[in-house]
Amino acid sequence: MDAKRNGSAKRHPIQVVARRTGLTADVLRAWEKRYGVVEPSRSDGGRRLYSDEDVERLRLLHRASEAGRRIGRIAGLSTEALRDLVREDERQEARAPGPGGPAPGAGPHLAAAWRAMDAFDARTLESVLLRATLSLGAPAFVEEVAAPLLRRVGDGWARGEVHPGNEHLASAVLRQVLASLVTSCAPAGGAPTLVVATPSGQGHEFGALFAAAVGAADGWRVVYLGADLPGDEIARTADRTGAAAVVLSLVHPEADPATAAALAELGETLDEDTALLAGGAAAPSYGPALGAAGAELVDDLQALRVRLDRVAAARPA
Amino acid sequence: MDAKRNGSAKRHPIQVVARRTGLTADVLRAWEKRYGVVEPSRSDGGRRLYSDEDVERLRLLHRASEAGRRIGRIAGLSTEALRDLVREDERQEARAPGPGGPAPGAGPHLAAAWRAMDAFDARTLESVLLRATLSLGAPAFVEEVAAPLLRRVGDGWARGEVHPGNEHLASAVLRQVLASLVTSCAPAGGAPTLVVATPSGQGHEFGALFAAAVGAADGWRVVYLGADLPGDEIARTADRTGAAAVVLSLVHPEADPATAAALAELGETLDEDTALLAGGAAAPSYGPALGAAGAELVDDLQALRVRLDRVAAARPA
DNA sequence: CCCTTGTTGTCCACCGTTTGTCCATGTATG
DNA sequence: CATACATGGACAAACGGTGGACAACAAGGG
Repeated sequence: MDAKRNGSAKRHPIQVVARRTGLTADVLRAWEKRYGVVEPSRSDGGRRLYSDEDVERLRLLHRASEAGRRIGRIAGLSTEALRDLVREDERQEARAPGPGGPAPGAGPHLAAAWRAMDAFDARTLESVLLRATLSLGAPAFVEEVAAPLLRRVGDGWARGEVHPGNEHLASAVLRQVLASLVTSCAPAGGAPTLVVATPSGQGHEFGALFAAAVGAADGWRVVYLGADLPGDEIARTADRTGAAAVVLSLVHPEADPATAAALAELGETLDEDTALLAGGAAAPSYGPALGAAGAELVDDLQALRVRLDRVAAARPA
Repeated sequence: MDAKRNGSAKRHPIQVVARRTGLTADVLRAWEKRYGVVEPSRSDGGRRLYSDEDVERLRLLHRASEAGRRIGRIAGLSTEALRDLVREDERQEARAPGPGGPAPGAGPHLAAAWRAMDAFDARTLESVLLRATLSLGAPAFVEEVAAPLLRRVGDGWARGEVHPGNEHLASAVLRQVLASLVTSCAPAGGAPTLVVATPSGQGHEFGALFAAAVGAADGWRVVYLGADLPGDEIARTADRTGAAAVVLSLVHPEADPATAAALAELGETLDEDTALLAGGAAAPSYGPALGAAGAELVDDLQALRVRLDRVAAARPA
């Protein structure tokens, strides 16, 4: 255990620290000046540079302050003591009745869906999923209900706990709900177009459906092509629809030659103005092919939304 | 626009790189000159030709810079280090606003709705609102879009900035969207029933609609009665539907005798097992009448949800 | 209970540095 | 010739640092 790290100790500018801690840059400076809460080093032009430890400490201070502690009283505490304090405070708060209750709560929806699936009750499952979309919104539904449900189905199936029948039922209903999400979203006039597909060799469709649902909720006109499409077909569709972006989902076969070929083809035929984004568990295994095609890797749906937002903002009208 | 991606010759002109990275050609040159961020090879005539690796590196630099890093400080990092840095920044940042919360952002929806209202475009307004519900979920939609929209309409109308026609348009469309939210929520079997209404003398309907939408999204079977109902009528409906809770919205006339009478009547005729909740701007002015009727005051929709949740949890099945 | 006092988040003005953008000019490309 | 690009320089906007003011609020004293 070394108290100090070598030159690789990360030093963050104030803006990054502000975003990571949720504090304002103003507050960061005020706390430092008034209570000496941290002592960031300075660089060249006298700008603050915070270490990871500083960020951790500031985060704790923020949480403690939000729990009602006065910053002047806790500023002198050691980081260890702070950690204990925050833990204690949050335990108390969880126990309290909590008028400021959080309560977004995807848990009940997931549990209900799970029960309906076990009971082989397609109608109830569909109604549960529909209510979940209404309650949480499409993006949260996808991330907090659809994806976990699918994962649990997969795990259960691998372990023999879920019968193929149940698995098919859940898949079919989920697919239908996601598709209805995509189509029921009336596209606003002048909305940019997004083409979603899975290239040849990639049979798993759900990643693409997730992306399509999220894109539709964020205001895109979504053209959903489904799974296992040759590259030039995707490119042609993008061309004809004037798509601003193409999203590919790569999940199951890693480093598959057919998929790589489709990617190459897509890269050659796709218009250069069209942004090309790729995600999914298998996406990293196609790194070089994606790079050559001019595609950008997105780690998860959240990152996809950010990227799409930027693409939409970049186009004039 | 006919230019296609050239996968075989791996060198891209500056304009293509600009599009793919989201950076300006000017910025590309500036970064190269000032910080030596990449070293593209040159064509015979001296034009820059970037490789795929250059594009990748520039993308990472762009993302890091958008995360709050100063370009001058990260320009010297290796591409590997950059990748780590970007990944960490984006992960940490997503955590900042809330525990797992992806920072939805109702602003754009509100702005779009405002524009559609100004333009007198009912169709667009409806589509905007529907997309907002899909994107945010019903509860967040009500609190972050519907309520602010209504408030701004009211303010603008009072100040003469909004014409009565626009105001009516917005009200009608919003009412319709909220009503469709309530009805389109398929009630699960065994879901508890919630009766929502406005007692006699209370003409403002939107508070009740908000409550109905939120209740429906949270899994209640909602019976929406609308505005201006005598107390015994509300009680009778609750009785016949076996309602577990009744929600009243009191907004406009404060301390109105007719309303007070309706509340007294309701208190006398309503089953004791049925929870009675009341909210709205005018609710405090009916404090004594509500107390006598056995009603509980809820300050806002969030409090209403918490309270309803408790009622639902209290009943066996 | 009210009133005074200390605390704390926010905002402002002023200044130097960093950084994005723009312009003028010249040159290659088609 | 029109377009796209390179180069160098200029410039403005954004950002960060400092010091200080201010309003909202909580705490403590009478």
